[in-house]
Amino acid sequence: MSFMSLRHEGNDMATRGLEVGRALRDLIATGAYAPGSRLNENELAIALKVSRTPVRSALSTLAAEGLLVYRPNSGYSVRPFSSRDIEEIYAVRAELDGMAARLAAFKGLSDQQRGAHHRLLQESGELIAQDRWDDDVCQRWRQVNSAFHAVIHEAANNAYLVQAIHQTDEIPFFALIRFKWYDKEMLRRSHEEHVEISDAILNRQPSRAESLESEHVYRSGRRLVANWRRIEEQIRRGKCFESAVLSDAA
Amino acid sequence: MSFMSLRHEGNDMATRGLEVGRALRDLIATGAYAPGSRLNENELAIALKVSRTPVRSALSTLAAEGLLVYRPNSGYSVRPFSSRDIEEIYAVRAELDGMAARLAAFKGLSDQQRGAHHRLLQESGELIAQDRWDDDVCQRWRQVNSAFHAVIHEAANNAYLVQAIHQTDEIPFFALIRFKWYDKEMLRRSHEEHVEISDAILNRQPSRAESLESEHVYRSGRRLVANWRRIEEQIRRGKCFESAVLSDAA
DNA sequence: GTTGGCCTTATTGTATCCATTTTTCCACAT
DNA sequence: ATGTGGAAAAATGGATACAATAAGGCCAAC
Repeated sequence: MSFMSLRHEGNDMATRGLEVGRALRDLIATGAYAPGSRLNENELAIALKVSRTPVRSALSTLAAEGLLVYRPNSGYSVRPFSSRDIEEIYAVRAELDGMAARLAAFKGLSDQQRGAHHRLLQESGELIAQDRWDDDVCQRWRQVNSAFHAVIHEAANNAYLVQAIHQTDEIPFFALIRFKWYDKEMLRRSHEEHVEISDAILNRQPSRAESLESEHVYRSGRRLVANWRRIEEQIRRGKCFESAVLSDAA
Repeated sequence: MSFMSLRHEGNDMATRGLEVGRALRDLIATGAYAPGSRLNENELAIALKVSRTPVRSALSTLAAEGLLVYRPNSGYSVRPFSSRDIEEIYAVRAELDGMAARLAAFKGLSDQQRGAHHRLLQESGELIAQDRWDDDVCQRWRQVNSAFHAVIHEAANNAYLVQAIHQTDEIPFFALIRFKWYDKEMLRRSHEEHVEISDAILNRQPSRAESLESEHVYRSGRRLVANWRRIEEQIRRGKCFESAVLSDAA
């Protein structure tokens, strides 16, 4: 039987369910499925070389996380989102990240966190200093940016705050991944804001850290919303989702 | 075949999965399973008169929501939580509810919302005015309290804010449900705080509404944490979870 | 008497099967 | 030509069968 051989083909992992979940999340995040499109369980099962059971399990998890929407007897589809969604998300994020910065400044950073903090700030500075501006640099910047904020979240030392932040992180990431680059000016300002935030946290100024971080997130949100509105406009003019995104990003 | 008869026994609902999810949530919320206890899929399937498939689906959803924890090859168990968890949750809630109150005061209430607002405040006042203090009154107060805050959340008009609040609402509810009563003084103060908050929102004072609401939630959290610490202390002295809770609540 | 290892048992994880529902598409009538 | 009805196809929802892993108990050896 062919299906037996599949199970022993690549690995000997105990449970493939989690693996499938990650794979699905990647598929969606990287844009293999456009927002609103329906996910065929059979198709996914075949693509991932497992049966429908673990696929369905993963789908229900992703739906609970808000990445997918579920309609009884109609299955799962990628959650569509509008610039309105992004606006609302960033309003919440500004509050939550502000809180994280406040707590981080109040509680102080561990030596390890301070080390990571400095390293990331320096790398970020190097990235915007150089003239190259290709996909690699762009992706690297995204990583550094995420890591910078992650240190603050961690330093806030509140698991539920982190959870709430992660919850609201999926969709913006989802939207950002479709832009191939950022403009340099935007990143330079972002870096400067990071430096200021860092200063406030390291000098233990909670309320200054909070307002700076909050403003920083809010501004990022404004930029993303503006870009996304342009994409929506193109879609309204008849372009399909993918081509609208690509033409704006390329 | 007996299993066939079961499926046609009670209802003709299209999908039982959602139904099962709600039933499970109720079972956990009402304390049929203590925190930390493992959930046997077979047992649940038999109790709910369905096969393991919808049960597993519901379990994975509840796990994604944070009500259960999942360990590969060990299944699902009710998420244990400590007074530390409650502290962290209420810190986040103070921020989120404060934000909701700020937005509600900024955007203003619709006529319908204003009506519900007044009605709930009045009912809350009547509840604390009377001398009866049994389970019914207590449960009614919980409902009124929830509804009062729900109006504010709704008025904030931000779906992701509401989502984040709901996320952090499960565990406190979970903890509160185990107390059979509140002391009267605590509720009287709570009601007075509600009146003040209401005043700030209706008079369109965003920052006052925010700080009042934030303080209100923070105080509620302190009270719940204090009570929960007493329960933890009893458990540490050897009592099992249930008896510790009951002795404190009765 | 205690401890370590093995074997049985119970429970989870995955695959497949069947019923029900939705969707699609084509024929037919207006 | 277009809209509607209905039948066929496909996809989801749920049940069961089987495999794999973990848990617990029992026996033996020290």
